[in-house]
Amino acid sequence: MAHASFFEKIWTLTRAIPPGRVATYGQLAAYAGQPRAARTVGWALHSMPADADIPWQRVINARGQISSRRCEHTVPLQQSRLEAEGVVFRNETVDLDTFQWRPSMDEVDAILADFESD
DNA sequence: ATAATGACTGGGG
DNA sequence: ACCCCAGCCATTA
Repeated sequence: MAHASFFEKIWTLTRAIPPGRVATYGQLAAYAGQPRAARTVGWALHSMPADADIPWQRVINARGQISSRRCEHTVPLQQSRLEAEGVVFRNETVDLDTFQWRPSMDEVDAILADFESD
C-alpha cells in the first residue's frame, strides 16, 4: 500500500466492520491514529470512491444516531441498510452498548497491517 | 503556504 | 435528557 493516507486507513477500517455492527466516527479516527479527527472521518467517507465496496452505513455518530443528513445518502437509506443487517433503531437511535463494533487492539493492528509496512 | 470545509465530539447550561 | 458551541484536523469538493 503506497503512502497510506488517513482517508485510506478510514476506508480500510470501515470495510472491517462486521455486518450488523456499527462504529462511530471518533472511534475510527482513534484507530487510525488521530483521536481528535472525527470530523475528518466523515469527510473521508464522503469522498470515498463510488465503486469501492465500503459499508459506509455502519458508521454513525457517538450518540448512536445517523449523521448523513447533509449528503446524498439519505437517513432512511442508511437506516434501512442497517436494519437489513439486524441493527435495531429505537427513537432513531442505535444502542451502542449492544451494536457497537469492539475489536481488540490486535485486530485493529492486523486490519491496518498493510499500512505499517509502507 | 493559507484559508475553507465538514456524514464530529464532549462538556456546559 | 436536550440543545448549543468551541475546538478539532486531514484534505482540498
